[in-house]
Amino acid sequence: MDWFDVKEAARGPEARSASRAPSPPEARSPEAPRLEPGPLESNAEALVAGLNEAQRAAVLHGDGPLLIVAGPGSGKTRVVTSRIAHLVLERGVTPHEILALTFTNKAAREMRERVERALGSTVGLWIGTFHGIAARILRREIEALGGYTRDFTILDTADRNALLKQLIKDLEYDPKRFRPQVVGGWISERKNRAARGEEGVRVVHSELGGLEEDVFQRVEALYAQRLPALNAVDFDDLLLLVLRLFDEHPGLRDSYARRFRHVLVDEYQDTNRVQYRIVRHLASWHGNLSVCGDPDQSIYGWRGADIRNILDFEQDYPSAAVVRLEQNYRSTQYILDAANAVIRNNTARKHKELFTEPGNVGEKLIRIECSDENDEARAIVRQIREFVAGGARYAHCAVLYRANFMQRALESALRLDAVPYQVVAGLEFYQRREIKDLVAYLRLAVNPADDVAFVRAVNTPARGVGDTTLARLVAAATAAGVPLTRAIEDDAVLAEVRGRARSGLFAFRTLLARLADARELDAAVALDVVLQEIDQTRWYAEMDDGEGVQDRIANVDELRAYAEEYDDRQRSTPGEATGLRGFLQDIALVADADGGEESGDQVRLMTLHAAKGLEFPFVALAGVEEELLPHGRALAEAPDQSTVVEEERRLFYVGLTRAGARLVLTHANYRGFFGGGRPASPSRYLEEIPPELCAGGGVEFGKSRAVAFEVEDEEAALGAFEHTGSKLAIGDLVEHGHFGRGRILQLVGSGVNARASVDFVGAGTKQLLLQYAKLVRLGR
DNA sequence: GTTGATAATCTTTTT
DNA sequence: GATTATCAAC
Repeated sequence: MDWFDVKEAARGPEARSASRAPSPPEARSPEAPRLEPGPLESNAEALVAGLNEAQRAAVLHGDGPLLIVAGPGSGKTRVVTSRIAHLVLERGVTPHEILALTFTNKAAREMRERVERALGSTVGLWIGTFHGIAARILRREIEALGGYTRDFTILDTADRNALLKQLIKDLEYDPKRFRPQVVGGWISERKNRAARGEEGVRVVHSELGGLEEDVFQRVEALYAQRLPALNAVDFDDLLLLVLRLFDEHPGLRDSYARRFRHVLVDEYQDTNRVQYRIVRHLASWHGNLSVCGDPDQSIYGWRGADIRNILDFEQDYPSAAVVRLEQNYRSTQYILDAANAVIRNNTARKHKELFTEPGNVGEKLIRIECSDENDEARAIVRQIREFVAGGARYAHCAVLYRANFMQRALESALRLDAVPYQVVAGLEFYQRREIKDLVAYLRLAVNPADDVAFVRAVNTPARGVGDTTLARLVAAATAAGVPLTRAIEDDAVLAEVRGRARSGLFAFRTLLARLADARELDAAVALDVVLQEIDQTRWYAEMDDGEGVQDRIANVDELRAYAEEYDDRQRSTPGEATGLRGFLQDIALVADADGGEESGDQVRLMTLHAAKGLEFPFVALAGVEEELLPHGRALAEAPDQSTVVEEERRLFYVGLTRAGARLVLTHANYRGFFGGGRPASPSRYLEEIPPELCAGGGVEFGKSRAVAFEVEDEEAALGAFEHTGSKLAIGDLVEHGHFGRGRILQLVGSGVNARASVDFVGAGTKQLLLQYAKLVRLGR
């Protein structure tokens, strides 16, 4: 079977899609839709060239359990795609008998696109994220569990935290002390542990020293009781309820296990115990379970991912075929050497050594030391320009960072230099206020029990319903045991309210009644109803934060466009008309609305976590510093340091291996936050990269300024001592008679030449001769 | 009682 | 910097 030209695989997507493949053998199943094969995007034969005949057959179209352990850049997603195509075209498997599970929507989309290119269609195939597929299953079956209807709301993390905060207050605890986020994380972990059969295990959160466990448990109990009352599920429940469904209803379980003759799981190293058990159920009939993953890229331990799932696969499925794909088709040897050198320091792993084509040596890594985050951003922009000047496009470049707050400095430097960029899954679209407001109305239309949405919508735009009125409503609703939407239908309840609040509630009640008719409408039409019913002028006016409301209006338009697109997709997909409720459940699970769409020639900005599975010829890794990578908070919370140090190392490894040709690593000596900041030092992981792999054998400096960039210049610090009476260090907070307060970025020279560069609040960065500038040290 | 302005607070990663 | 708590003014 060689439908594909080996050499094409190496040439890039444009070249590949230009070719046409000869016809494959006729599909055997009578149910199989007639599929016109398109060119597979990449040559699966080439990717599995190192395998023997039996392994190759197992990977491409074999039955039974299969484990593919594949390093970064091995083309494993392409192999999985090829497998789907081979199953359909060669084994006569009908598309609707295949279930492919991924972790991110982006991965699912990519897989769908690739399969579409290979088969000409994805009709009938179930390709989606674990959570998306779980929502789909629950939409059909949740009523079997009792207490829920298919109109259930999916609470995202922000909603969950809002609810938890309310519950914490109801129990008369201080939400500042028991932060909803922390409590939520604790509950999440408990749920996950319960699925591992570890109910009795105490989860101790280091932030509180485990002293208030009973408080956590009380909130947890109340929360567990509230969710079904709201007809709502959180992200954990989505999976847990599917598991419960399969556990408690074997007949139903079997119907799914028989329906899917082949189950494929990508990024298996990131599965948690609940997902593990769901997959086991699904594979219980045919045992045709193919998983692929890379233990070295397991970066979701903090969210319950259990690396044992992949490490123990062969014990769980003793007849499993195991295939390793170690050749890397992405990166040059220097990059791979660096990645290998870093990951080698992890103990909890299976040995794996990446290799590339002989002769693909490439160029050395570029390591840049910068003074602060702005200097770092400028250095990265310079590197990008240089790379692009060499003939590459902006879209070939990515800037990766550990935490979202680092995005800002990078963005402003890119903007200043007019470099086009796109933030991938930054501030989530559906988290924006105007979107959440509109979605709250839609949620109420579908699920009147959704009190979280009610609270959000009732006074947006302002209807004169404040905290007191709301508290009264909640009390009445709780007493009657009904949702808030029912409580305001009761005239006796409204009789207690006077004035503006009263008329506001009446107006809201009428609005809800009209909205109730929208629940069976298409998403876009329902959205129009909401937009008609609310006082848009007022609503926009309230959100006007000086910048104008153009962005917000644009976002609303975008939501509407997305709703329309969803409706279109529904119409063209026979079988499951899900309408508005499907739309709402869908968007709760999608973080990046406009995301993914390769929108032109732009540099991509994203977190390291978001970068997994992607590749770019040019990658800049910002903030390779202690406290950031490994992250200080992760270390602080860890019951076991080495677990975190290793997981963060894997994160670094993921970052390194995204790069194809040029890899830039930067770190700053001072990292500013809002208002504050702190001195920073290079990451311990940076020292694990042999210096000879870096250009110039080591460090390059961020600024082209003539000033030397000694770190913590001892002499200069002494010089400063002479002039200020106290020893200064980089990062110190100082006061200047003229410029006010600032922070020391650099100390250079000694004696009368001792100079400091100080970043003043308001006045910017100044170079000062210490002899004259009478700096007063205020502290760090 | 509600609203709008000012002050405090917190910045890990995500389905 | 943006969200959220607090408080004076309607």
